[in-house]
Amino acid sequence: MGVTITDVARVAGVGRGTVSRVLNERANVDPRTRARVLEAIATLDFVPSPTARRLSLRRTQTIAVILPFLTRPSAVERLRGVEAALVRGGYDMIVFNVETVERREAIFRDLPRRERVDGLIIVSFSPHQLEFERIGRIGLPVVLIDAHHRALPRVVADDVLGGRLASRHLLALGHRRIGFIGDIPRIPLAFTSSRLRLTGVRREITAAGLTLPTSLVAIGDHSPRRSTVLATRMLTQRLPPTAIVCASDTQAAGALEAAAALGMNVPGDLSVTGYDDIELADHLGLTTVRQPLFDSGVRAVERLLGLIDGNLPGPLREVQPISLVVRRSTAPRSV
Amino acid sequence: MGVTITDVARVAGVGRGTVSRVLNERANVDPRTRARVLEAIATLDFVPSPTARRLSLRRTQTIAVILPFLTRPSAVERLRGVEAALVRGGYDMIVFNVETVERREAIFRDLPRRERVDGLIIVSFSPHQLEFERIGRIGLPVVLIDAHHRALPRVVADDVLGGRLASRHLLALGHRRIGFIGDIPRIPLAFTSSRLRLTGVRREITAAGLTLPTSLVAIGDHSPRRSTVLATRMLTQRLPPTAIVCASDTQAAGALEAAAALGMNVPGDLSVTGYDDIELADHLGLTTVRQPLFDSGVRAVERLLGLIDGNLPGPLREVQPISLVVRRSTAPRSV
DNA sequence: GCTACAATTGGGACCGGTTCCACGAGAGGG
DNA sequence: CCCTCTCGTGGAACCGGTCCCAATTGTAGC
Repeated sequence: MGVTITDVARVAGVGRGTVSRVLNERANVDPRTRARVLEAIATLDFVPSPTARRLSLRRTQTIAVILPFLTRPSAVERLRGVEAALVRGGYDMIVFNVETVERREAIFRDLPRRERVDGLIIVSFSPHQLEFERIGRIGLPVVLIDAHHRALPRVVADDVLGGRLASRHLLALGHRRIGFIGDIPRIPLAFTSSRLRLTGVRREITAAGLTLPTSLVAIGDHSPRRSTVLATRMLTQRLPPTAIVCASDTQAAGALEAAAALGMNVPGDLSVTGYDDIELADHLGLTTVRQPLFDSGVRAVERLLGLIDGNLPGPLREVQPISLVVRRSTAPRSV
Repeated sequence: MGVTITDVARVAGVGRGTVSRVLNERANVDPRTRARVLEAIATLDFVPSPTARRLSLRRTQTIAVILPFLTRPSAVERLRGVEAALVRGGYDMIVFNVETVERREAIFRDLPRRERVDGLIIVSFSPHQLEFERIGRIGLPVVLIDAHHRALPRVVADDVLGGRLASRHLLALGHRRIGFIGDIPRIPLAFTSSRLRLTGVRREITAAGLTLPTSLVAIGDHSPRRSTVLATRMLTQRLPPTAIVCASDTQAAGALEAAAALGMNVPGDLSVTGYDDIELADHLGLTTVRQPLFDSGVRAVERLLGLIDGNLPGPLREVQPISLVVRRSTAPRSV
């Protein structure tokens, strides 16, 4: 333990600089010298200290991921993608889970000032002006996933389109009263995707010459439990919907639960769509809008590493493809 | 950017050592000197470089978490606990997600590039002898969660007891043919909890003077999808069970799905229990064995930080309490 | 055989902290 | 009044790498 580059240099009978050159695979090293150095490294079982390397290079080989609600399967799936891509790139990942406003503020207060990460990935919430400036001031490369900011590179899907796809499908099946259940954009953690999906639904319904009354729009938090409550309320009102578009698979699961508890048959009496296409959707046979979650993490990392290496950012907004996956939770409106 | 301790020293008109003493709140600093230094720090907006600090102190203020299958809700919940506790302790967390044997090997191979973490938390799989030796050789403090090793500190729950609790409950409800669905301990990633739960079930059933025939034990991977297949097979055989104990809530969800597809009523025709008490269990109304997932992460961190600070490890094996949560997926056997 | 130039190489300076040692000043005791 | 002893302090050495410059060696050209 504690074998340093100096030890290697001594054993190999060369200077420290030469060992460093061998380690970093620089040119201009005599093959025989290189061989001796490599042998010494092997003999001593030498591993370079990343910390010393960092100090010297002023690079940490680490990136930070900030994401809200590690509990959400969709967030976790994105994290998996980030992790997998970072491993390939030789970077470490440190994770910050944000569940409160205080924590969010604390992270942004501390993180940027320290040169402890080379880059930042923010998942599913949009930095506000202050945070943006703070990041900009220290010149920390950032990529957003599933979040928006005019001036920052980001990997997103077209949530408005997603809302349209889901409702178009239901309209095509003959549904005329379509409800929507989404999660509230808690102001301080402003998520936007749910709101955008609602916009898509509304546009599509309007385009079909119909309307989306407020009685058919319910907003709560992300939990299936809350969604069950909202769906139950919506389904027991005077003019209930024959189909419900949900802003996530998790919430769709809650809606299915509500329908079952009310003795309604899905898709006979009620059609339900989700969003994300997480494993649960497959399991529940949920018709849903698929977006590439894992891949969004991979792409974000690729772009971030590019930025770190000083490549041109390219188009700031990278839009990932989405598609409708039809399963057995939707059917033509029963007459 | 780039304000160093030397700048602070210059502005305050003191030596670098003195600044360091102020930063680390050492005694033996004249109050007036301290005030001047603090003022200089504020003026310059100085933040010490963690990297330099690490190199000097030979401490990284970072711990690594290795866990398999970030997709599993129970693993994620544990991770949340770890993250929350580390934040409180002022440590960073780097995450390694293991989904293949190659990755597992790679992680343990690279680990000796030590100095990059001060400690290690391994979740849900037990290090084999080679890994144990490797960790020991570099003197890296380790705590296991939901995993076993004679010589390593660990935070576990009594899985055998958990299996007993679930089956005892079902036996008390009059069930006599009880099945079990668990996930296979894939040899290279040997998870043990599922196997131990099966042991508990078997013991309890045996203690009741009954037997657990092999036709009522099904082992697959962790996915609900696979579990649905297994449950369907089990339920359509000649002598089907009237109750099924599952090794996780996820698998229980799969079993419920199978029952629904077969037109069976839960809990009328079939009782089902899960394990973990994740959010899904609440949502599905699943009777399950609750174990403190979040808290297991918190406790592991507390113990690990203690080890890092050189405290005595105390009893190696810390057992967390578990309890049966009865919901609506279990009922007395219908006659 | 001598010069010019390229290829290698050694080692000092540096990254930004912490620690330890030695030194000076002020206080207390004889 | 002088001698200790303590307290506060400056600064060198160190942590373990990288980088750059200068020196040395080797080689080709004339």
